[in-house]
Amino acid sequence: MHDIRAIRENPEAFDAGLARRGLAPMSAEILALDADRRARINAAEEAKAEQNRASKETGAAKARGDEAEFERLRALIGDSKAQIAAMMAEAEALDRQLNDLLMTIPNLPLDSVPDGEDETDNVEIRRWGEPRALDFPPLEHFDIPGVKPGMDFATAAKLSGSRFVVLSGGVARIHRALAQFMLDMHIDKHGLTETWTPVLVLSDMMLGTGQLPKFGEDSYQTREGWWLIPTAEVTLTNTVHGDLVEHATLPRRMVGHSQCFRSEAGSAGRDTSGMLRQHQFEKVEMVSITDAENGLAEHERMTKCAEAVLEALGLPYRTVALCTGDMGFGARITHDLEVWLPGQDTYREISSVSYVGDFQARRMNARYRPEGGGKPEFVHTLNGSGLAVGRTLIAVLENGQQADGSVELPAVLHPYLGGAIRLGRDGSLA
RNA sequence: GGAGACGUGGCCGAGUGGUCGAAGGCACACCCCUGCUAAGGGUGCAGGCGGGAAACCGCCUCGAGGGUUCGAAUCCCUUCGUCUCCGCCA
Repeated sequence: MHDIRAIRENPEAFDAGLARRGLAPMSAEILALDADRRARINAAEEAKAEQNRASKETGAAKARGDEAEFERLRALIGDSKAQIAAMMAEAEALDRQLNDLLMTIPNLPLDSVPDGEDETDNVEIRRWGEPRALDFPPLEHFDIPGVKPGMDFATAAKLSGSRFVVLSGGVARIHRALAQFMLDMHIDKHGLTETWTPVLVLSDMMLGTGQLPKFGEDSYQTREGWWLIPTAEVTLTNTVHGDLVEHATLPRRMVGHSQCFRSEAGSAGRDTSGMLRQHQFEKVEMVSITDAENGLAEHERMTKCAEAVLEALGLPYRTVALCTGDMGFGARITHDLEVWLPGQDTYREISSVSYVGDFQARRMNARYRPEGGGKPEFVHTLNGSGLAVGRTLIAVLENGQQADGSVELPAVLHPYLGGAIRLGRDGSLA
């Protein structure tokens, strides 16, 4: 959420930021609403202050036994009560209206973010690794002979419909190994704190991280009102929801492995083959809570943490700076990692690392007391995949595929696979 | 699921109708003393919103929502959460 004071102080900058996102100016509408709101608050509060004074006098009259004066004041207050209540209600309604409007406006990009309309305007920052030269036509993951026995979309469709998968045997174990490997790496080498969270959350949490109120149709909600998290960003970030934390506890660096649930509304027909885009998938997610000063540096650090996983697995990738038109709702700057998928002969997103600034913190009311005391300030939040497990599985399978239909597996995974080094053509680990 | 207790400031914890936004302690900030792996003394210190150049003033907030009352942290109702006991259960 945006700071109304910042908009008031510099409406041009606000509108310019929106324009970079391809949005029409909004400051005039916002400031008009804000002015109206403040006028009403003022009027209501003055009336209320008057009533409070009268009430005190009433008490004083009662105390000294002046019944006539007591009754006179009592009647006076009684008369104005409904009117003041109405004024307060009006002021509150406008306050809510402004708040509701602000909740729907996306974060503004940093100056360093490249301008652009869609993913074609994203800017490659760096590239790591060389796609392996193959002397056979590479297959997509679901067509690799060694993968087929352990990746069953038909059975999943029977169980749950489209965009689900049943993994079994060697493939299932590689999938699990990947999640464990990523967690261990972030915990042991990157110093993140392992954090396990619920996958069902209250609406307030979805509002806090920005999935609501605008993107409710992208997620699932239970009859009881809980939401299934589309990413552990929601739970990890909201761990500080409503809190005033000690500055000494920052930065808080968390990593969690969770199921993620997405309705994929609006992506009908896209990536329908294979397990690239599922309603349910696993992700190892990183979240950092920092102070205002260290947020941007943390973004670099987090990006490197994600890159380190791909490098350890020997998967070629490129790091891309998302342009203004391709960034998510809450981000001020986002770096995507795209992994090489030989079966698709292209790089595909496998991680997205975003610096959110205080945008989510305002929604969550999450603050810290600055060093040396003083007024609380909003924390800054960051989130990044480290990595999407299902997509990493795809990448490992496609990049490791051999001419004979087996798959060579990255050395760092061997200890997690009981020493196995390949997925055989028959789908078993060996 | 049944019964009971509780939910107060960054934290702990008093407070049962007005002078309470709230004692005391801890933490924190500044100052003094002292001197070294520590202590003592003093002062300050809830948050949000609105007004004001500022000093400062006002409004709201004692889990949340509603009610009673001239007046509610305090009484009533609803609701959420936590804890304890019982039941059940991975």
